[in-house]
Amino acid sequence: MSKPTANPAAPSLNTRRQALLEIIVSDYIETAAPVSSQQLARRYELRVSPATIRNDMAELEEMGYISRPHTSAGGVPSDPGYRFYVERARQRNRLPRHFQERVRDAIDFDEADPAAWARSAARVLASAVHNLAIATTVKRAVARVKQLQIVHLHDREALLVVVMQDAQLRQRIIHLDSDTTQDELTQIANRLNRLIGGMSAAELRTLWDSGFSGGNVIIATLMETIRVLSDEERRETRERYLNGLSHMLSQPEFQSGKSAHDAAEVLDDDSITRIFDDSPRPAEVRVVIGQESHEEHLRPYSVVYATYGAPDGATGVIGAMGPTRMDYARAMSSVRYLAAFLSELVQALEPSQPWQG
Amino acid sequence: MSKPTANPAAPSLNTRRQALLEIIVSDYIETAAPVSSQQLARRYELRVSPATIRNDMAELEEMGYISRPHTSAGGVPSDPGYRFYVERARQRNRLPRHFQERVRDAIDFDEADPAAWARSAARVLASAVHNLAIATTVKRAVARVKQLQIVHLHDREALLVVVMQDAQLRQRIIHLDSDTTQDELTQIANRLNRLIGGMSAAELRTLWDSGFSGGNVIIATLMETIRVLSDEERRETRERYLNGLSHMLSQPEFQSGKSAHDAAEVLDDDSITRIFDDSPRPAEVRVVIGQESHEEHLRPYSVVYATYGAPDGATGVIGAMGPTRMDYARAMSSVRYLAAFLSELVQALEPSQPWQG
DNA sequence: GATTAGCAGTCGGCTTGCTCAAGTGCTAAC
DNA sequence: GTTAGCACTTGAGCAAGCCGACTGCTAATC
Repeated sequence: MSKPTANPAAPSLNTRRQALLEIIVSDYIETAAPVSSQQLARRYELRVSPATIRNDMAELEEMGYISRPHTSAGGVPSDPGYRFYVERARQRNRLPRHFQERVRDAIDFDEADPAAWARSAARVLASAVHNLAIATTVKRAVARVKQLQIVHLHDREALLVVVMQDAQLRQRIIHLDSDTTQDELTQIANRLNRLIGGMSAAELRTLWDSGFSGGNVIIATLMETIRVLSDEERRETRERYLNGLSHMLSQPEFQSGKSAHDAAEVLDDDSITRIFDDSPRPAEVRVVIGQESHEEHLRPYSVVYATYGAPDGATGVIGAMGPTRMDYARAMSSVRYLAAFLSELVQALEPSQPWQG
Repeated sequence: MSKPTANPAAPSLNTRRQALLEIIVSDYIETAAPVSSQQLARRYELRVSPATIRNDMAELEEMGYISRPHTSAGGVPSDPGYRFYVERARQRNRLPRHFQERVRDAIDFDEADPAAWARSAARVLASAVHNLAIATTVKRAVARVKQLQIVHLHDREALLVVVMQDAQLRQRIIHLDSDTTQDELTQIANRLNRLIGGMSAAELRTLWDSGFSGGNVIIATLMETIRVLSDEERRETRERYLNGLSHMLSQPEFQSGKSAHDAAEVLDDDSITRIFDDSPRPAEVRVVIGQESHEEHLRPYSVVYATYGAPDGATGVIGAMGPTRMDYARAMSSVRYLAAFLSELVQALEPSQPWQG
């Protein structure tokens, strides 16, 4: 091929065929019907006849970008075709109308509740992309204790509340070995606060191994519990919030063929969360298209997602899921915007230094 | 009718027809296929011929307990038929095998996190009834503050954490009007703790109206924020956890006819939570069958639910949702057991007296 | 060599007509 | 009140046939 092609994903496509492929994908995304050469010639100013388009489409099929439901049918993008489209659309910004206002209306910073933010973000995203949206709460690679509090419940039970550096709360019941008053518990908490503030689970373990508790049973119990609570490795995955399943199910693929049951299984199963675990670096919007996914259950779908949060700090993931025929341009823009928006909120909760008393 | 009938819901049914109706409903629940007179005669020891059964079924249809999909088809229970069955089945205990062990394995008291309990409970219930399960967190009619904590974040922002009497946590960012150290914040928190511990939102308002803050801006801000956080009226409804949508969608009604999209709409919409708002008194298992529901979207489904929690204390709701042809006996038993189990956990978090320092 | 017109051929979707099995309603007998 | 027997209804399943949409191919044209 004499002309060098801009996109490495489409090494041997001349410019016209690249343009054609893009049109085919975007038309199919819009109409959900196999696109035929005649329609293409009619609806777009291609300056070539349907016959030429047919020749080009034969070539695109040969190269795996599109496929046909049956011999005498129009073209339908295959996963590589969508991939081509996605890489081309990365630069473009296609935020839905009034999306920014809707985001600002839905998400309230002062709530100070990352879970509530995630919930609202999922709702806004779902209605923007007309598909399922998922947002997780934030979680940091290395969690540090900020402050702890012990609340006496009754008899020999107390509630340990640990505030982590990213303003996350964790709690657990502790059983006391002797009757202890709230005042005593408060004193213990104050002492421990001075000592372990800013520590990670690993550092707590080191302290623990140095025989620090000195035989005091309550302190020993507390230390162990705090260590467990702050140990990210042991914690279950981030909490996830879903919204917009009905939007997704109203997509035409679910009227004919695609099984809603399989989609529901993706939710009951934890496929999406596992996809999210391999989170991209901030500001990157990742797109997993159909068969590209490592998750069996997710193969019939595409996921567009991004990490939000503070660099080297607490991060969460927000994304949209739908049939492979989804509006990638819109989804990528919306996810990018929301991730940036949530990042701002989360960063405002971060301490300005690693630790400050 | 000479013989008085036990059940007021079936005033003019003789004993044999009551028994027949019960068999029809339970057979249909099991097989999901219209039940015919022959099959009834064959599979159950009825000691009457199919012709007699047909006559009885004609009567049952006349009275609205069953209906027929078409002229020459077997009988299908209608909502009043299910209602009859449910009232008869109330007494019976039909816990799924090993259900109690599964519950105990799934729900960890020491987690001390009512949200985690609700999540696990929903999962267990869903797999037991093969349908969708919903559990909400607890919420009390009158919330009382137990203890508060103020954590300095950075510059002029701090995180206010309020522990409520039922061990629920609430949080909000507060903006300080001047640079304040963590020590100062801790002192303020300690002072306020002594003062407002055990107070409800209403009592806080009274205190506030008495001009208590004395012009101190931080205290004024805190008081107002605490009041908002503890005011149940303003809080959004209980948080809900769902599980088992795929179980529900694998029920035969969704293979043919029933729309998965409508079911998903029930989730995105908040119909179930609204049903739950009218919660039964503890220990009562409520069953809403199809058209009985006030919620438009819920009409094609049935919901079995119960309140759990402490009497006059924090309460939540747990329930199962499925097509009207659901295994009511099993669902009622499972819900009853889970509600009792969760109640124990929640009550263990309750203070033994209205307030204890 | 690329593009185009024309045309035969293919295929899915839809309708029609048919049969079959299941199950009822009715009537008359017990 | 119960039962046997029989005519009748209905949906499901299947095959045939038609229609429209669209392609692939060939030969002519730019």
